[in-house]
Amino acid sequence: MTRKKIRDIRHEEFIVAALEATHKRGFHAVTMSEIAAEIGATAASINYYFGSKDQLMFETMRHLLRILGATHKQYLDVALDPKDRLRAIFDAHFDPRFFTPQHCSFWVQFWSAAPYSAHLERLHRINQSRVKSHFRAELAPLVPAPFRETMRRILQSYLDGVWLSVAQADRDIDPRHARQEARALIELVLSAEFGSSN
Amino acid sequence: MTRKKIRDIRHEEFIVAALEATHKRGFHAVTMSEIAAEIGATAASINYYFGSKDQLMFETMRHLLRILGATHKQYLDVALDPKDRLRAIFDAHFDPRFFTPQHCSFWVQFWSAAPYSAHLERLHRINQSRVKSHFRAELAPLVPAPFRETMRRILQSYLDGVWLSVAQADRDIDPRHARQEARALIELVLSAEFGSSN
DNA sequence: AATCATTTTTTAAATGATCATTTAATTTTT
DNA sequence: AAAAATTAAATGATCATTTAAAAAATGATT
Repeated sequence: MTRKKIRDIRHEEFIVAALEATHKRGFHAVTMSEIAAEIGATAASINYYFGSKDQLMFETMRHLLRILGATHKQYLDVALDPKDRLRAIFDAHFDPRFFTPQHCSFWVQFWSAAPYSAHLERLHRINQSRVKSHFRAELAPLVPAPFRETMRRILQSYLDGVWLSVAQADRDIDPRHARQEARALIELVLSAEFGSSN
Repeated sequence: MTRKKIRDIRHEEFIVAALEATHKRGFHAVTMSEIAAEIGATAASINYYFGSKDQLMFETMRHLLRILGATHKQYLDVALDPKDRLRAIFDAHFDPRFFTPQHCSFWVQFWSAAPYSAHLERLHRINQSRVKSHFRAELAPLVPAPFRETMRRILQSYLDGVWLSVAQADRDIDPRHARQEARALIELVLSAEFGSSN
């Protein structure tokens, strides 16, 4: 029934291995052998399945983007009102699956490597504009147009900044706490008096 | 009078060259030759003056930390009240000298490389706790203790997130605009009703 | 000013290490 | 037996760093 082809199994295994090895050694420093060793394989087999190291890193990043998008959808599906929908963006980013030093550090290294690789940059742009347009859509019913972009940038920069700090943490960080703080910021943003400019 | 020793001149030149070449090619990808070529010199001379590539990168980062600290002090000196002092942190980080893709991308790459180098990590920790304690000190007269750490983390994450976005911008970004938005966020944070929990 | 020895600065070329990738052969699965 | 998966070893390229020599600056002595 659910018989998976070896090809698919290896794909998954190597992506997990890439995440783990990259977190240990760093995006650029990590070698093919180190990644392969994570699952008791050989550098050559990575090329057999992925063609190159760059391609493996690319696929790994794409995998993270996919599950982030899927997680976001799950939270959106149970959102009851506009505020819930706005929270869903943070809830997805702060899901226990992502909110680990391992994932966040891969993400930060991706951010820093993206400008120097056409492939990675494309992925990055796609994700950035996806998140941007979600923020815009969810803020639309909550914040008057003249203030919306400022509030969006505040929220989005905050979001990135939190991941950055998790990437540099040595200990695991509590996702619930991160969500609480995100909610505090959302309340702040929505309670702003938009009547007069500051 | 102001006769500088060649050693000091080269130090400065190579640090500027490292910033420029790193921005062009990336922290890890950039080679000694590329850095040296920025000022028409040779890779070997970098080792003559700095000892190694790592050391050059370290010194370059230390240089950025120094001028950031000095700039912050300048703004503090003209601050009139607690709110001004809080703004000074953002004004320093958003000073035209730092608020360029070139500088911010070097920072982001430093952030992402720090966990994998004992030297860089030490620098990074020193700076992080410097900024953290400044935020704490400036928030003390403005925000009641129970909310202070949350507000600090919000502001600090925002700060990092903004630099991250500048690092990825292709065009230059207006520092005045960044300061305006930072002020909007500060107003938001200070206008929060701390009487009851949200 | 001019010479020359000494020190400082710079470089070209050599060295050596590290890796991603390729190849050709072997093992495992179908 | 054929195809797929895996590997050990070879290849080739890239670099940081070292070395030894050359070039430039310095400064003391005529």
